[in-house]
Amino acid sequence: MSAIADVARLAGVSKSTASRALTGNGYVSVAARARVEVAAAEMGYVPSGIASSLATGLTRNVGVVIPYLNRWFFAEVLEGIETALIAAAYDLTLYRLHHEAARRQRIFDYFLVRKRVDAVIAVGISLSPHEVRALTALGKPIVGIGGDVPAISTVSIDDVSAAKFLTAHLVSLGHTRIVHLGGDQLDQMDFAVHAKRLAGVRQALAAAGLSHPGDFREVAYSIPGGYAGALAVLADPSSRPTAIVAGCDEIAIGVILAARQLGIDVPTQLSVVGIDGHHLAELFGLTTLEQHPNRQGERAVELVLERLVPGAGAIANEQITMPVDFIVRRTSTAPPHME
Amino acid sequence: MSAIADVARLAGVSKSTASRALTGNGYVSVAARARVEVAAAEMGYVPSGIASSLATGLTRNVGVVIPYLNRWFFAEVLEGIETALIAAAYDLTLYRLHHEAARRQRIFDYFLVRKRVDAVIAVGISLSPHEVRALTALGKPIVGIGGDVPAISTVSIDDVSAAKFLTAHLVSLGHTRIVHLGGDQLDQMDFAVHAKRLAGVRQALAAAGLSHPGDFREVAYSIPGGYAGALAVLADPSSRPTAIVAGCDEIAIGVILAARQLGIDVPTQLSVVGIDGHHLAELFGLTTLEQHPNRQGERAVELVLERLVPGAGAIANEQITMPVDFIVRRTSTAPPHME
DNA sequence: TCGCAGTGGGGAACCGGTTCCACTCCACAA
DNA sequence: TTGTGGAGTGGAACCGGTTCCCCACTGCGA
Repeated sequence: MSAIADVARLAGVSKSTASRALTGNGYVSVAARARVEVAAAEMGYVPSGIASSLATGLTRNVGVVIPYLNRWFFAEVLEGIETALIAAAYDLTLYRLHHEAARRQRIFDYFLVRKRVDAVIAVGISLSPHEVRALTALGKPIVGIGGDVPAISTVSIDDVSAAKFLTAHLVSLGHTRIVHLGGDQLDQMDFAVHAKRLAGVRQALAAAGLSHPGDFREVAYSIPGGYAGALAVLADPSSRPTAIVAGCDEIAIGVILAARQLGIDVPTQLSVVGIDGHHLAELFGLTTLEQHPNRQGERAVELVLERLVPGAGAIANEQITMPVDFIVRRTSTAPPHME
Repeated sequence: MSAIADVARLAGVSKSTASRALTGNGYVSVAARARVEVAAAEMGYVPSGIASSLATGLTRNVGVVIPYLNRWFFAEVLEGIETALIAAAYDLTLYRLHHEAARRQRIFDYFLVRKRVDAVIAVGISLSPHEVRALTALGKPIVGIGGDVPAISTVSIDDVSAAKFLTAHLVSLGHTRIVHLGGDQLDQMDFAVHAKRLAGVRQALAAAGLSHPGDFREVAYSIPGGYAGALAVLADPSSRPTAIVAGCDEIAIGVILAARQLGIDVPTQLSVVGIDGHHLAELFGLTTLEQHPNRQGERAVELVLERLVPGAGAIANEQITMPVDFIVRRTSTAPPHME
């Protein structure tokens, strides 16, 4: 209700001086500033963000486009983004991207364009060239998380290397029959992460001369997905692998549960490694590569904010690769002796 | 860049007519409307939500205050809220409430008040009277999810009845030594949900004449929490309960894992029931009470939107109790015969 | 023929801030 | 003494829509 004009009147100054006193821009005498501050406090004055946005063209609001809220990686990333934005006094407007093309289109054409956000962070989404153009045409910073796209700035881990490293770890332990349980190769979410991880596994296998058919099985990216996939892969004792590289920790946990179910001991009869650093990894003693999604979210916010500081013209796009931590626990060891 | 004034010029009408044509308010001839629409399409005109908000006083934006993003219940609720808001063409601004008092205060005093939102949905938060006053003073609808607070509208399940029902289920199967593994009784998050569930368990035990010391153990609200708690509770075979009522499905799953670890068969030696309807419940064959958090989120949005329609003056607060579904799976059965 | 209601549309005020511009002091240097 | 420049301030324009108010025109009933 009470506008800055009321504050100005109470303080006995003009609107302009009141604004300058409260924002800190421009010259104001200490006396005038004090009077304005007292008046504002007295009236419980709260500036209208909307009006301020209209006048300055800055919304102090960042749009986050994300496909899932209830998956570990995405929830962690979102938490990191939120923490970093709040610390910088920015709001976060959430847009969940649906698979359905029409609703997806709507997010881009309707919501994001309406000048309600200063920048956009896209999490785990392969943006189409059309979508990238639509966003860059707005002149707003846009940062992707989960993969690298040349046209925009991105934050991600090196998925190929990660999978390669884990596979090499198993190879170095002596495993020769290694199977990868990973996600849908055609999934357009996720910057083709699934395909990259498979490629990493295959590179490591090829380097060790261990390439073989049946080195990959597609499963749902979840504990039940890993469970179901492992039941199938481990069913036949004669052809059973001695180690499994899971596409993510949840798949790995599903594998461990399935192995228990089948009476296969982990790790003496089966080694399992994952990628993520999921909260449950420790409980299951899972060897994994931690990727700290919340740090990725925070880093993405840094990139955005750098590009939002007034003076700094256009900053070139950056493709940032985040470090990972290899945590060896109890699920990976040497394979059993040949029977 | 292109404002409505440009559209009006191109269409050869005044700003007012262009606005009327595009918003549908007021009289516009079909010819004028058509010309405006063509001009807008041609210029790729997108209205500035900010300017529109300033003029109308409506932001088409709802603030959601939530303490966790990476917990199942909260992620599900958020997904339901998001879906319902997008469908109604509303934006969703996310505020994560930190435990830390200062940051919590900041959310309320700084972010929520700045006229950026039309309404607030608070998920799993016991609002202090001061906070409720601060919000209602804004004259904005405010709806809580996860508990009932007389001063505001709320959506929740009946936690006391839920816990009572599950306990009675175990009693009816013949169990006499039942233990509840639940959350921190003093947790101010969550509308004292933990305390309500314990109360429900105790009511059922008392009704069956089965009250006994050691009927409750506090654990972290997670799979590792349930695991650790169960290891302790199940350690001594002589005093071991025959059934456990878990405060949530994740605790229940932790209990199942701990039982397996200890060589205790579920359900022949130990029955376990949960509350939630977690994604993993099916994989573990868990008997549970599904509470459909996404529906709670959607319902909360309905309450908010009802209170936001222009004509409808003040609508009285409502305390809505959502139905739950009892799903009997494989983890609950009769207790073993006395040895 | 006059009056009135209903359409249609333009001008201007308005939402609540920010900022440009012009102007006044006043100190200090030339 | 005049000039210069920076501090400090108020008035007014502006951001980009929406909406109030008023006027014009048409058609219809009295």
